[in-house]
Amino acid sequence: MSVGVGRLREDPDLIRQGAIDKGEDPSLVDAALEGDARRRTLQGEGDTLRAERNAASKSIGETIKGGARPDGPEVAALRARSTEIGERLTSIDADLAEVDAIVEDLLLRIPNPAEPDVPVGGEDSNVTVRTWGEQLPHDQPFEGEVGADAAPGGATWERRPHWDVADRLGMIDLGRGAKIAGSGFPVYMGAGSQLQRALIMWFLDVHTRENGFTEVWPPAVVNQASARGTGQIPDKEDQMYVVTRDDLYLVPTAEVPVTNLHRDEILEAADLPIRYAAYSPCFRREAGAAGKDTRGILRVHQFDKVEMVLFERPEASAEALEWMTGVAEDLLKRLGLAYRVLLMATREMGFTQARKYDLEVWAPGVERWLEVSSCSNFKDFQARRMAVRYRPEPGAKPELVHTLNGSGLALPRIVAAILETFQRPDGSVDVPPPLRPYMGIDRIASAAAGSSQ
RNA sequence: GGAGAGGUCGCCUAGUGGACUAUGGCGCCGCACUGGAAAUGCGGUUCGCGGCAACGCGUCGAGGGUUCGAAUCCCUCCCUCUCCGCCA
Repeated sequence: MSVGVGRLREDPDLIRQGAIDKGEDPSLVDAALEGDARRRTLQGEGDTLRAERNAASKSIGETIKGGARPDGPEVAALRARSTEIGERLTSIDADLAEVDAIVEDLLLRIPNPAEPDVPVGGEDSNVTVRTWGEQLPHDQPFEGEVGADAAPGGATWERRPHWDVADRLGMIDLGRGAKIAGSGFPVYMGAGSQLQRALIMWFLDVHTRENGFTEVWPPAVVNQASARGTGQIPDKEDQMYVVTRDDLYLVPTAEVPVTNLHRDEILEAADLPIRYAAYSPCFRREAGAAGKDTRGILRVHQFDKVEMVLFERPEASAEALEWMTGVAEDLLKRLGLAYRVLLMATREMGFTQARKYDLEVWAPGVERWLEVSSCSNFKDFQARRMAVRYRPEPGAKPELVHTLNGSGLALPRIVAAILETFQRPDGSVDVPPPLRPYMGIDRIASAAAGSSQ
């Protein structure tokens, strides 16, 4: 794998401005270019010396074959010449290795510039592209369904937050999760567990049956090369759990193993686009996130997600991002969850993305928008790191592919939105119609035995 | 985890220090022949870096080492296969 300096040399100003827009250090670009110039000089010198040494060594062989004594003066002179070149080469190679390592490190820290029409700025600069569905209020007129929690006087009822609903229905046990693993490792039980399973299966079935995705069930750990390939290293290294004993990383998203499927490969143009849909558990340390949006299952260390990963021809990637975002939106529509689509501003984007849409669902219990999907075009940024190329025509030179990925979808906040959107005054929760065949029930109405504390 | 056998260009394969400038076949691309095709023949066909180019350099799982010179010898690691052990 080689990160490559090509994108810098093509248009350094673009890369520099891209770094500034994302709040990163633009001087890395100049340092990398400077290092690269020195690297090329050294390589030129080294290559020339190597050519001389190759010729000298070859002539030794020919001289001996020609009848000269291997230990004679003629051969000794050639040998000395070759040795001398070798010594100079050793010195140059050492310098080259040093410069290479420096440039490589710099390149890994230069972010992918955003596309020109992406708004520059932070959270306030995000643009709401569209919204769908009704943004239900927290309070709602009581509709006459009488249950244990019926509002007095029948005036209004209040939607409970999802953690309350989940607890009452015995679906999620945070306390026992904390006991057996730690805070942020929820245990799903009874209908909660069934709902997880139903969501995962339905998502995968829609992707594979309706949208042409190939299903992938990847490893839950990856090696360092994979983590580097998709850009988690060095940018998000602190986010990942590390199995130090075996030098493995717990996957923060299926994006990492699935995108790396084609690392160091040359794909045929006829095989593109490649569309993968993969379920995986996702592990995130969320260091420093304590106290913010962490109530219930909104931010946890282990969650479940179905991820979409695309390999596209460069000219098709922009349209593919719109398509993939639409696929994720369609899932939300069919679940009946109100959502909005945001075009993320430069500083809200990750290190690796050129364009990113976030999908947020409305959670009426807590009256907040919750991010459930992030759909991004990486263009050739990941492909360059991973050396994923394709042949535009048979026999043509390989070119970098474009990679994209998007959640389709992440589970915890979908569960939260379902529990808050479809809860009823009597405390039960309607199962969204697409999930009913998978759950075998239309409504979640009571706690499973032994699940309350 | 232990013992053994392996890893060469998309696939198969030859290669045990200098003629390796890495064989040969399959596949693929081009050309010829054909009404068109098949068959056949001829040529091409790893990938990367540097260079306007000619060309040069690197690349035989990865990284070190020995040597004037390494696909070839040595060391470490990774992976695959077989047998044993363990095991959902």
